[in-house]
Amino acid sequence: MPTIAEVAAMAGVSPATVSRVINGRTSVATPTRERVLAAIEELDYTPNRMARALSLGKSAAIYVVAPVSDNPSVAQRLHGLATTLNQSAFELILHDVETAAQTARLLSELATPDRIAAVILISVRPHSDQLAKLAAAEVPVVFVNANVPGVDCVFVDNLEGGRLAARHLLSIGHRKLAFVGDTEDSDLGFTGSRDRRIAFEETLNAAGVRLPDEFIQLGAHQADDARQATLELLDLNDPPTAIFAASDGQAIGVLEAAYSRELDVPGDLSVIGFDDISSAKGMGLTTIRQPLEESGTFGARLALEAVEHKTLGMAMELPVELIIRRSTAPPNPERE
Amino acid sequence: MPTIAEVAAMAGVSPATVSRVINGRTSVATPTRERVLAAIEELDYTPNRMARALSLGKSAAIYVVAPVSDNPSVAQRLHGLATTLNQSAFELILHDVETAAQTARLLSELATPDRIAAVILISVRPHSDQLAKLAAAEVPVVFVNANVPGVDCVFVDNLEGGRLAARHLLSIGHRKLAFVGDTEDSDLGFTGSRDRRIAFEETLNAAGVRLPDEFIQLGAHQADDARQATLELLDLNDPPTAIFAASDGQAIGVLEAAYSRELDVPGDLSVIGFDDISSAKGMGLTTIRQPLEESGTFGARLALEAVEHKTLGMAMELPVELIIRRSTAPPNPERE
DNA sequence: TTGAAAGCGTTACCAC
DNA sequence: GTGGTAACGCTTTCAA
Repeated sequence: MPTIAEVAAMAGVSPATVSRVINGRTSVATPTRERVLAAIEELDYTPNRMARALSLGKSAAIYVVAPVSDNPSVAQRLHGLATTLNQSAFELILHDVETAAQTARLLSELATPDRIAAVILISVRPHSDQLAKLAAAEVPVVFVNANVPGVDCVFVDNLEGGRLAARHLLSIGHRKLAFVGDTEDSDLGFTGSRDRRIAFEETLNAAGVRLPDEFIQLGAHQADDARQATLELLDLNDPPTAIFAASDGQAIGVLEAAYSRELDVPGDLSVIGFDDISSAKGMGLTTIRQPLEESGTFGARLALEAVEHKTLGMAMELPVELIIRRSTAPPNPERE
Repeated sequence: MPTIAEVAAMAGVSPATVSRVINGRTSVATPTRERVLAAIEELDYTPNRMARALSLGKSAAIYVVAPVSDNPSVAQRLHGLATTLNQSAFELILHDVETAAQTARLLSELATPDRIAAVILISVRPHSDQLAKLAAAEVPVVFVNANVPGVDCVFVDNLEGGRLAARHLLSIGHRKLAFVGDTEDSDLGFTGSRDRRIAFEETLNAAGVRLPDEFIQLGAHQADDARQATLELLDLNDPPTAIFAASDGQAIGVLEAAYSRELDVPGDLSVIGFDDISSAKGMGLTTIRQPLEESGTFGARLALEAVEHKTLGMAMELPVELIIRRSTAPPNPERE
């Protein structure tokens, strides 16, 4: 692999000059520049990023922390992120996390700008003391799918999403509604599930409908726990006629459970999810859509902005929208 | 951020000695080692990876190339990969590709061991001249979901998968079967779809069933094109009673199309997919399962092996399995 | 067992 | 405009 010195030798200039034409910082005489460019072309030279980072004291890598498997929606966000970052001069270093503790350990290790330009957290919200460490190191942090005041983030109004779900179900006549979501400690600090439930419940209450404790089922692992939770709901003496799942990943588990009990959806049970992951269409799942891929795109842009222009604290709210498909319908009179 | 020099100063030794204790290469006297360790602890020192890579002439980053959005299955493979790599000393640099041309350009740029330790390609199969370049640079390459002779790879027997699908459909009585898959040029060089179709067709033929040309629909974009393709199939004078989709992502499109025509699945149309992505359960999709997450795990292990022990050319075949759910059933007599 | 010093490929400061 | 050179943080001979 050719180095800057070889290019310099070939062009008959000093390495410093080659560096200048590469980075276009100071002015270089046109004929000189052309000779250098020719040499670069000839040798098929590409600057070594490590050496560059070392010399500059700045990395050109953006660290992305995400629970990749946790939820299909994360992959879509990641796609938006990766597509944008791949077009930039920055590399995307991916770290897949499963627990909040993992995230904590991880963040404390990489909190230095000479190793990493920025960190983007997808659907993860670490405790504020870890954030403080990153802030102290002046590493820009951006959250995708979390609203943290004073920090760059892109998020949706989960409360509004919860309301939309409640109103839809209420409007088609349901009065026995249940919620299946994340446990507070399983969710990597991510508060979306909780917010959705709160707004859901408030909207029900405002309509004079109660959300009894036994109709609130929280679990850690998306589809699997949701299936289990749903089975418990269905086994109640007076089971719900509709279920709001905090994510489409969980809605998948709800559907599985319903089908395993040979229930018809939406005949016997209406199901509404949250996210509108790509497979939601094929499942015919009614859901609250949020722009998934875009959230990644914007997250990447915010990070790039922050790295290049030191702009910080931008908050970006994306819209939520009710998408009605085949999994919700008025309740079966027999089951009311 | 502390450097090796500061640790050395604190421990009252030379940087060389600190380096030795970090890397455990040469012997260091126990008391010395302990002083160094204490200093490292005290200063909360972590070696700078860039500097290390530069000095060593070897990178500790593994490049992963994958069409993240293309297919939900890719995300699951990526998860296995990331989990394994994150536990190793290697960083995972993610590059999301959408076209074969992108992949080609990319690969030619990173073909040097001082910048990247290995490259793992998920569901992508570049032309052999690009591989040659990587091979020449002695960068280990591993394929996940592609079978390339002489190169590390983990794959499944797509032919067997195609056979399983055909036999299942045949065994429950279908005689009018269609195939929805990838176009040859859209598929990033990935030959899975083609292989599945070939074996599917051969198995049908062996049973005396023809797969007419108009029953073979190929498209580029997973669910969207598959939906369109299915609509065309359904509009035929004598439409198929069962569809084999080359991937679950495409099966989602097939289901959508069927529902949009108000057809009952499996009453009016049986659908079988390939992959068993996590949402397949919720969709009740009959499918040919392949170990997705494991493919990533093994891919990562092969890469690590190759980097550390120079072992090359390992081929790893994972099993396929028919998973019967609710989307397939004997054909409706009226439609036969 | 340990230290001094050169070198990895780049950038940036200071002269010319 | 351009070249020389120190510096970035680490590893690794070569001596001691």
